[in-house]
This record gives sequence, C-alpha cells and structure tokens, in this order.
Amino acid sequence: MAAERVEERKARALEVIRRIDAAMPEAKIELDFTTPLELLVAVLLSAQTTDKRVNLVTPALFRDFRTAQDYADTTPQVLEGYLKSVGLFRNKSKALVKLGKALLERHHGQVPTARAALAELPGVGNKTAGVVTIHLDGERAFPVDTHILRLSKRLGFSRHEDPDDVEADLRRLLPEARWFKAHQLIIWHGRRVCDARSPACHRCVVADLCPRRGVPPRKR
DNA sequence: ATCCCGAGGG
DNA sequence: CCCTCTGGAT
Repeated sequence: MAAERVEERKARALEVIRRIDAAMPEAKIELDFTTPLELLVAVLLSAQTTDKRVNLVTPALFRDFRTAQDYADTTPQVLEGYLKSVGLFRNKSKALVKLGKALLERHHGQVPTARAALAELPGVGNKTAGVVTIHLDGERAFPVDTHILRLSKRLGFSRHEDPDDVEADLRRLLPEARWFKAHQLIIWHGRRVCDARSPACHRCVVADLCPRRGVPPRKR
C-alpha cells in the first residue's frame, strides 16, 4: 500500500474535522470555570479524571479558593477534603498549594497565558499548559491528551506514541486556524462515539474515512 | 519506567 | 473483575 500523499492526508483530515463539526457543532470544553485561575485549576484536576467528576468538586473549591493567595495560604490536607473523590487527589492537593505560591512569586498572582510559562508551574505539564493557553487566547497549540492520542492513531493522523510528536504531526496536518476547533471536536467525538473501550463505528460520521473502522480495540 | 488514584462502566 | 478518565513528577 503506497503511503498516502501529504496533500491527500491533509484533505482527509480536514474532511474528518468538517464532518464532526457538522454532526456536533456544540463541541466545546466541558469543564466549568469563570476565570483564568479556575480554568487552570480545573484542567489540572482533570488529569486521569472525567470532566464530570471535576465539575462535581469545583463549585465548593472555587467558592472557598478564589485567588492564588488562597491556595498558597492553605495546606494539602485541607484541599484533600475538597478533592477526595478526584483521582490522584493527594498529588493534586500538593500541587495546588505549590501552584499558588509559584503564581505569586513568578506572576504577581496572575495566570500567565504563554504556554512555556504555564508549563513551568508546579503540577502543570505541556498538555495542561496547552489547553489553558488556547482557551485564554495566549497562543495557538494542539495539546495532545488521551483522546487526541487515541483518535490520532485510529484515524491515521499520527503513528507516534509520544504526545509531543503527535502534536507536531497534527500541526502539520491541519491549518492553524482550525487547531482550536479541531482539538475540541476530536475530544467530543472521542467521548461520545470513538471511545477507548468500544468505538461506535456504526454511528460514526467519519467511519468511511477511518483506517481502523470496525477493528475492535485491544492493543495498538 | 513507575507511581499516584477515586469513580463509573462493561 | 478490568479498563478508562483532557497527566505530571520522580
């Protein structure tokens, strides 16, 4: 099978995004937040945890912790009380206190919008920084999470395993102006149709464009 | 490469 | 029971 041409790959990727957009134009981030700090905290909490679960604990958390100073002034033990039902809650509780201190020391208590600055914050890696920066209109990026990684492989958008390599492939494949929307559409589709355990190919709008259409998961 | 880690679904 | 969820630090 001759390798798919670059222009063909780009055209197919664009069509995939166009169709998912047509099928679910309402796709957007599902975390609840109202400020940059709330966004940053919510995304940090969403690691290995469903957005629905995060949204269950953030109302009380955001009611009691409104500023970087509030997080800097508390203890991990206190935060654990709020985050009990969230995965990795001890790590995240510790990270949030460090995060509050770092925001005060490095950014006057404000949330930076540059991805590099975000990624240097405690508990904030490249993926979380990417999600925050694109939503704060800091810079364009295509952060690769578990959904983007899985769908990129299934759709043949990337053969890489490393998220940084996959992001590089996606950036080359899609026009920059579509990165933000495509990021949200792929995740939305990944949750509602192309999930990890049992992809619903029978009701997938891009099944005919998918190399792994009908192939049950399990490995790869 | 390993650890962290509760909750929901199959 | 096992797998997965918008990962990051060591």
